[in-house]
Amino acid sequence: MNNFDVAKTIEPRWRTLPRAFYRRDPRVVAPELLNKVLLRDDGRAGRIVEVEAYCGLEDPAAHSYRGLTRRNAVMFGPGGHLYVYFTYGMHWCANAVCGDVGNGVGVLFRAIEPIGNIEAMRVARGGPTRDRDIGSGPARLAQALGITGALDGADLVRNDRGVRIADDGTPPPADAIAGPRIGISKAVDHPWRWHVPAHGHVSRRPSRSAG
DNA sequence: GGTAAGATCAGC
DNA sequence: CTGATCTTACCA
Repeated sequence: MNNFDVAKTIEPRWRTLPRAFYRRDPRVVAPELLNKVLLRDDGRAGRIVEVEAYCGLEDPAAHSYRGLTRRNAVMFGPGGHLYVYFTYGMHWCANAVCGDVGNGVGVLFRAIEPIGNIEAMRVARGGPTRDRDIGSGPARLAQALGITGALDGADLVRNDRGVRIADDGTPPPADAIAGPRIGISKAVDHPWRWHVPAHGHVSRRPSRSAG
């Protein structure tokens, strides 16, 4: 059985996360998203192994910090939708919007472990790539899953655009690692990044202090 | 209208 | 470590 078959066979049993899951503080939702499955309707699927919380008006590193704009509008909507943004002139990245209308909070997907239709993801990534390079980074996983601005605002609960998040029965790790977020220049000290311990598919190894 | 920075990645 | 590449947001 190849990976595509795995997704086709098991997917129907997976339970799509309900709206209530998202309507909470992103610092609560983020660690609970670990080991959940982010998937497309073509069978492409990845287990979420690394996430970061962004906390709206109280978080200088969040896109929503300075209030509603055209780009971050989806973040200020109700939880359970996908917020997709374009950055560095070439990369798409995706978040699960959390909280309630007006909060502007969400969780950035930083790494997935490919588990379904892996060959389609490899192709989407542009050629021969090691499995660990398919989804180990926010822009990499978005490219692997075919997530672009066309999916900004997609409803992860209703699955209105072929993207959703499901629970396949794997619980979140009891010993998730928390630490500072990556690639930001403000609010760098908040430990709002979580990942599955000792997992080969996280975007970076935990940084050792220089000293 | 001009510009600096950006929730990144691939290749040296 | 650095270049790529362009949108966004902010200032004037």
